[in-house]
Parts: sequence; C-alpha cells; structure tokens
Amino acid sequence: MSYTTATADSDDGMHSSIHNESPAPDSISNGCRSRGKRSVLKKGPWTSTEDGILIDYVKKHGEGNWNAVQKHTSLARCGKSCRLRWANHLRPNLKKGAFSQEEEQLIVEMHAKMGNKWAQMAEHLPGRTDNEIKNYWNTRIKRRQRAGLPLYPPEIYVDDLHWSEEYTKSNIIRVDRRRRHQDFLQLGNSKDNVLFDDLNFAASLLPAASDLSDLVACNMLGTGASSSRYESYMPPILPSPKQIWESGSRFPMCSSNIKHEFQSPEHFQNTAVQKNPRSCSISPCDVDHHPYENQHSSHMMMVPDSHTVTYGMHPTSKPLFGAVKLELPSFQYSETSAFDQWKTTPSPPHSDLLDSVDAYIQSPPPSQVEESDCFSSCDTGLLDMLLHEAKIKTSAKHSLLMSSPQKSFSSTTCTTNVTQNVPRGSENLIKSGEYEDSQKYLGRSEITSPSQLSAGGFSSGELIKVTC
DNA sequence: AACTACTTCAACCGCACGTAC
DNA sequence: CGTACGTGCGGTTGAAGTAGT
Repeated sequence: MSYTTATADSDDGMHSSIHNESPAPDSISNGCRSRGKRSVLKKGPWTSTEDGILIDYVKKHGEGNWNAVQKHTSLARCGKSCRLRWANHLRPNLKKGAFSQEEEQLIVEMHAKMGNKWAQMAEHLPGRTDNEIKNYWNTRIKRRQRAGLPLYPPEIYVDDLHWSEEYTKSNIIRVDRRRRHQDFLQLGNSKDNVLFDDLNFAASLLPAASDLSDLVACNMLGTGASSSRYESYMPPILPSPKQIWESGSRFPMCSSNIKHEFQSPEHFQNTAVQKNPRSCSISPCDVDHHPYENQHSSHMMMVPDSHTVTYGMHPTSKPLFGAVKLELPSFQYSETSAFDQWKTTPSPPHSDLLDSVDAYIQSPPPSQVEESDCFSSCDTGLLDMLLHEAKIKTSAKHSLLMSSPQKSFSSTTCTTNVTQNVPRGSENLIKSGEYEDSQKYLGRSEITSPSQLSAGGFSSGELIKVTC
C-alpha cells in the first residue's frame, strides 16, 4: 500500500505520507477523483490539523459533498477519505473503546441474521461504525478460531430468532443509502424492504421458515475456510430437492405440499429451479453423490456474498433466512464448475473420510473463481452433510484417541469442514479437553451417529425447520 | 533490552448504486 | 440513453502496538 510510506511532513509530528503518483486532473486515482487545483492527494494517517480542517468544513457546510472539501479547504484529501475520516472518527456521538457485552451480543445476533452487513449493523449500534464492527468481528473470528469455538454461541439461536422477529416487525432498515448516520432509526420504505418482503413471503409460504435461521445458525458452527487473513465461510446447510421431496414422511409440515405439487424429486427440482433459474437455490445434487469427498473443494456450499437462500421462489440477492456468508469471501467457487466437478469426479470410497477431509483441507481452491448470486447448484444436501458430519465426528473421536494431531477435528471443525474450506491451522484446534466443550455447541443440529441419520431417528421437528 | 510473533485498527481499494446532466 | 460524478459498502492491507521469549 502506498500510504505506508511514512514521511516526516506531518504538521503535528504524526506519520503521514504523500501520494505522489500525481494523477492528471479529472483522472481517477485509487478511487478518488482528483480535480481542480490539487492533483496530489495526501494519503495515510490523518493529522490533527487535517482533522480540524475537516471538522471546520463540516460545521460550515454540513456533511456530504465530500469532494468539495479539497476545493474549499487546504485539505489535500480525496472526498472518500474525508467521508471516511468523518464517519469513523470525527463525527459527534461516536463511541470509542471496547464494545460492551450488550453490543457484542447484538453484533453476534445481527451477524447471524445479516452476514457481513456492517453498515446495517452499525445502524443498530449508535455511536459505532461499520468499520469498528467489521474489525471487531474479524478479530472475534480469529479469537474463536484459536479457541476452537464456534462463531455463534448456542444461545444465539433463540435470541437470534427473537431479534429477527423484532427486526422484521419494526422494519428498521436502511432507508436510504445516502442518509446520514444520525438518521439511524428512521423508518420508511425503500427497495431494501425486499429483505422483509422476502421474509414475510417465505414465512407465508413456509410456516416454519422463521425457524430456518435457527437451523442455519446451528449449522454455521465453527470456523473454517481459508482466505488471506480471516477465513471462514459458513454456509447454511440445505437439502437437495430430492432430499426434500424424498424426506416426505419426516417433514409433515411441508412434505405434503411438496409431494402434492411435485410428482417426483426431479419434477420438484426442475420445477422449483426453473421457476427461477437465477435463484437456483435447490440443489440438484443427488444424494448418491457425496460431494464432500471431492478433493477439490467442489463440495463447498455456495452461498456467495450474502445472497439469499430462496428455494427458487423469490429472486433476490438479499439475506433471507440467515447469514449466509460469515466471513471474507476470498474465494468463492464457481457453482457450475464445482457442480460439474462432482458430477464427473468419481467419489473416493467412504472408508477414509478423514483422509479425504485432510486432502480437502490441503487442496488449493479451484483456480476458477466467480461470483454467483444464487445459491449454488452444488449445494450439498442436509442429509448428506449431516451424515458426513456424523461420520467425521465419529472418526474424529477415534482419531483423538489415536492421538494424531493432523487428523484431530473438533466436532465444531468437522461441522464446517465438510462444507467449506478450512484453514490449515484449524486442524489442531481441538485438544483432548476441548472436544466435549465443542460438542455442546452443536446444539440441536447434532446427530450422534450415522445410523441415527440413516434411520431417520432424528427429530422430525428439526428437519421440518430445514426443509420448510 | 532486543527480537519476534501476533493482534488491532485506521485507512485504503474496487465496486456498485443513485442522481444529475 | 449514456456518461460523469458523488457516495456508500464490504474487503483488504500494513503500521503500530502488545505479548512472549
């Protein structure tokens, strides 16, 4: 980064730097348009003098029109930089210091609902900025990752839902992208209402839809995924159309509707997906395929950047039932390539699941990475996922006894390992005493044995939540 | 005290969106 | 309708600070 070049030009002795790549007037440089009299824009840490200038400017002219700052003042900062400095540090009523417990809990709850919608979260935390929240979250991820804990504590699932309902009821949303921070709690209409339209719409169709977030959250335990720095993508676990259709008797709340409307899993899949190709949320994966075993990460559930699990019903790219992306999407896999891969790549035998997972962990991400704003067609089914989770957990217990650090997975880790990338460092997260501790975080989504799954011995109520 | 490793956080970047012309 | 501009957002980076050895 160019701003790292520290010089002593600062008027108050602080480090600062000059961005000397003088762009031509009206050219775009690093996202800042440098126009008019000044073409050299300062970068790097702000000095108190600069702060004073900016504060004076805002007092006189108000917020906004940030590009005019450099025209009307001696400040050699681009508009974006001014805006950021004001919003994050200079504006009044900013809270500084550590987050309170209440704030932390709210952040966790909101993140469970929204994903990385830092700005929206900031609206619910007066005095806090999106940047602060983002930094807090990233730090939290690392802390919990080190501790071998899931991102979301168990209590979040209940509170989360409660919060969601209140959030929906109050309809507190981002009203206007242009609005100022002090307008936080303003109510109103905007296109963003689609988020709640989605929720309501889904809820109307799916009586237990609101509970889906519960299960989604339950399945977002642990950390994983590797990205440049913070890693961890935690997609919700969703069943394939075939699974939904076939799961009929176990899902009384919705299966009757599904089975009534669709004559076959294929029909269900095709119809549901084709109704809305872009949402393509129902995975066409077949339960006979075990994508987790693909060693090229193709099994990773694709829930790109806060996009919605729509079940092919309602096209939107807003979060719907829960946070779909929990952390930095440094690699998002091509849903098509991934799906194609596990359609064409023969699955290795089940026998060495941990090896498979290990191989997966060590596999580089696919070279082809592309954005997708629909739920991946390579979504692994819930049953698949749980089955493998159970297997892995069973194997992990065994591995722990075998004292093989490289193959020791916490149940938490296992939960995510099978659905996403896992940083190499997390392989050793669990130690003997931590296993039980991590177990409790599995909460209601925990399946204790593969046979329990295959026999359908789990609570139907839980699965209703998933499928509906 | 010196060095290293790790963490935190301010500030950058690219992109997307809305509006004005 | 297309373009330029202003703004906001989410992701990323690296200097500074801190802890450990």
